[in-house]
Amino acid sequence: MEYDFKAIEAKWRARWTADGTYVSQERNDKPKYYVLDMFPYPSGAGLHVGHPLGYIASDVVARYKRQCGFNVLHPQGYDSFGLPAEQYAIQTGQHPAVTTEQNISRYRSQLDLLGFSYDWSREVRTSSPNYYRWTQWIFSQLFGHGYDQSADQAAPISALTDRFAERGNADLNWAVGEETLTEAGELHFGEGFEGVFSAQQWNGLSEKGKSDLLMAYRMAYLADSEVNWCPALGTVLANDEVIGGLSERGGHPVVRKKMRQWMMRITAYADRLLDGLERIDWSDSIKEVQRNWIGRSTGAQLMFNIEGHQGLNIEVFSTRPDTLHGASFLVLAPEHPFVLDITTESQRAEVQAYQVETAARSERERMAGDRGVTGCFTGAHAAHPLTGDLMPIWIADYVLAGYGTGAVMAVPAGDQRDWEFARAFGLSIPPIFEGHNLEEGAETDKNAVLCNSGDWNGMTCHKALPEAMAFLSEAGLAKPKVNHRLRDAVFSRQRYWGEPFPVCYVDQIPQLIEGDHVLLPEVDAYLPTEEGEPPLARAEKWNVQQGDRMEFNTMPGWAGSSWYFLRYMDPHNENAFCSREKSDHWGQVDLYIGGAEHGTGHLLYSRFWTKFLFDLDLIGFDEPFAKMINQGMILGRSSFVYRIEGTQTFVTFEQRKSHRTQRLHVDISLVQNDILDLDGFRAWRPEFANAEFTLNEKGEYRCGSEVEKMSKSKFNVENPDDLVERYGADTLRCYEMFLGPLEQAKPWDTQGINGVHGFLRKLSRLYRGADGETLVHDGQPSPEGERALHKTIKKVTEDLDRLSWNTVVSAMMIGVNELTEAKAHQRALLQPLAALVAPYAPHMAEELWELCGGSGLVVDAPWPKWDAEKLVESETTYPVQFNGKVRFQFSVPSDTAPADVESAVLQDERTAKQLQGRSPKKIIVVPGRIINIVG
RNA sequence: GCCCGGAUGGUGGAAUUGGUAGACACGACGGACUUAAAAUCCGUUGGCCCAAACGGGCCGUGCGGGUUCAAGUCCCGCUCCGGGUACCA
Repeated sequence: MEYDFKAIEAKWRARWTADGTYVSQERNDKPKYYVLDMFPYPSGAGLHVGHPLGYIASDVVARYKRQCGFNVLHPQGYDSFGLPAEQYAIQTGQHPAVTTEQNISRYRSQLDLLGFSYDWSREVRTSSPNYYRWTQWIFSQLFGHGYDQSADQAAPISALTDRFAERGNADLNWAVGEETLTEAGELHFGEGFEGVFSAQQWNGLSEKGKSDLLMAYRMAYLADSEVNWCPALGTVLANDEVIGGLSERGGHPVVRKKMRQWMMRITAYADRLLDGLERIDWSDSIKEVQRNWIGRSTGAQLMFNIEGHQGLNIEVFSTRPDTLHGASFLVLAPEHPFVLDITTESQRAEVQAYQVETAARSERERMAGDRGVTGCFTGAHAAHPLTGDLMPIWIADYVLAGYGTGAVMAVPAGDQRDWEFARAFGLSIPPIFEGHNLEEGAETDKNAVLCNSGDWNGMTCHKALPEAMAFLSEAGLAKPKVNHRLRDAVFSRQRYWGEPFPVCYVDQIPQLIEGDHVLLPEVDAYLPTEEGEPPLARAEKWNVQQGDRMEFNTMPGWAGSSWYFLRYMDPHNENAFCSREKSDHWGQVDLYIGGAEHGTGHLLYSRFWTKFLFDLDLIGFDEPFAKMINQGMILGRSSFVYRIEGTQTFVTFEQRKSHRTQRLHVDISLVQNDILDLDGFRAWRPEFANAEFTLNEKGEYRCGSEVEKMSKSKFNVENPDDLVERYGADTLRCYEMFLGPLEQAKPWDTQGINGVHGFLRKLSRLYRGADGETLVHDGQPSPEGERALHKTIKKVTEDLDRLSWNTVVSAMMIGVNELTEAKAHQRALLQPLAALVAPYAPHMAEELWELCGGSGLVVDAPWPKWDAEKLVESETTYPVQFNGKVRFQFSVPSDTAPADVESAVLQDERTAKQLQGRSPKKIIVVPGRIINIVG
């Protein structure tokens, strides 16, 4: 066999393993390059062809950089804590660790088949005790720190307690929990303990009191807060795990519930997470997703006095104080604490009914339901801060309690929701924009010109906004305010298969367990206890430590994945999560490749933890991933058969419309080039055993097809193992890269794989004849052969540098076609060629390298360089355009000066023919490119 | 609604700074080899038109305008598709 890929691939994989080829070490004689894949969750289904796409791309880069002389770090591991293994455990009693182990070995064997250059000696698993002890350690650091906003970095809680003991909390500027702030922004730490407290007060607090107070400052803290509770999963979920009111995993309904949970104060980092985006090379769409998720908006906090309620003021957040003259009413969230205080007797019943109604509507119903405008008048009025006019105060569920102050000033002329609300309830809509028709809706363009707005009349909103801000601040009517949509993240899960917290409770006070490593205990069942405690409460002996109750919650899936890229740098360190020496050596991830679905989860949390560890001076960089590429999803191509209704007769695709047919998915393994294997189909399922077929003119049964998501139920899953078996790993690697731009979603179509396989065979035939005889010789290469090689080196190198994986394959194909044409069997050409194809087809490249007598392994072969002189052609052929249309080709010696090209082309008889006697008005010669004659 | 992408032959896609649109493949069609099939090799393949042929012309990158010697690429205005997100004040 001329290209025995099975033998070749097995041979070189064994060699790489035996030699430890891909084990990487810190070294200072070469620049480093860290290329990382998002590590997989090892699911029971194994890999389909979509999974390796990103892995192949990163492997190509890892190999390319290595040949270019970089010291490459290219590790892989498993995100092995998580829900599916636990759900499976609940159903079968199988310990999640066992399932996980099985899934990991399946993944590993599938990955190994593809010839990746991973350094497996650095493998990490988030569920391994050697790994999660450091996840726990980072948690304890988060617990032990808060955020000093003056220094704009994390600072130890001990600094805070020292300060409290000396001078209380005067002039303190630390990030503090929202639940600690009153409506007016005052601190409130419990009964009789508000605002500024003295050292004496602090020192007089009980241990429990101190612990509770400090929770308001810790980066990891316990709080009673509204959380997303998923009854079906029996656990809380973070905001990013809830999509449209349903759980991301499983699609179960999620409700709001008040619970005491561990939280992460990611909000302290909101601005730095936003600013950091400017310094990283990520796609605009992911950056935009993060910006929106953080949702920074700047505006003003305005105060409205409530008529007849001395000293009771409603704070309102507005990004548009320039439209203040148009404010005609206030709207509070139904849950706003003042609602019942201000509601008049006559409105009380109606208001309470509305509150009940709102509370009963789940988030999901609100989302799915009608967008009808609802609301209710409280009977109270507030005074307009500029005019003193009375403005009615309403409540409505379009105002959210959790954002801003939970109250808005309605400017119906300038906000569409306010406009609709005013329309629905007949409230006044003061006109404040010149030339705007209020019948049509609100004016939201900031270029609109204001009227009826006092000093701001005639200004555009753009101009009036800063004026309004300055005026209102000066007058003491408003203060500048920045709001974020970002909320602190829930960090507790009521599940078994996760990191246990290194925390126990002593007299209700949470204490870190230091010294002992808290291991995940064995339990008799993976369900909550009868008292509703999480599964860990079942672990007798474990559930009480040091005489006190353990924390029964576990950490969420994103805990382990927030820092795994650091552990690869120093995977076996027993004294630290990663030594500073190692993290300084490897630094940021230079290239991160993975799906775009983690925009608001993993990618935000790992940035947060990185910044935190940077603040603690434990690592030297505060963004984890310098450059990221998000690969697109590979879609499946489903095949269909058409059954005449009520029969077992199947008609071919061409005739499907001449009968009443049902379209049924058919397993794509039974279909080759849209033609169905009839016997295979009959044998596929018992109900098709007696199937009859109506064939087309060629006597074939043609199937229909459609591109859709790959899934088992659609029988369109392409398994990489089968393709490796049929074509070899090198073919699969090249083909996945050849499909199209990495970032684009694209359909999987196995038909094209033949072409790529053919390319590799053709490549092989340059080196070895049909009978296996070596064709490589030491003759002098022809100029054509040299030009073909150097052209290919140039194109491949440039395309790899701009990460254009797909065009590299085309370039290699063109190169091989041209070299074949030039009968290029000279060692001087074929040896660099083997080095050139090595990143894409590493197994074959080793074989060909060896055949050429290359020294060592091709993995370490220096990247070939192109020689510009070899590319120079003696003649340049210009396309000659007349008025922009190409009319003929014109060749001149390549060193002809543009002016000489011009005069030469004008003397050409074809030019005269085109001009038909006219004289050219203008001639443009773009050297080496094109000639355009205007005339 | 808002934000981010995208639209190029029968299909996947290429065209990197405005410079020959359709590279490279797939598929299809025709041919060679073969008892046959597979494999391999050769040729044709955006549409329309003129020509017996050699050749030649016109149109063409979602739609409509514009800038330019020259536009898939830049500008203005739309349409459709994909993804994200949502009563965020």
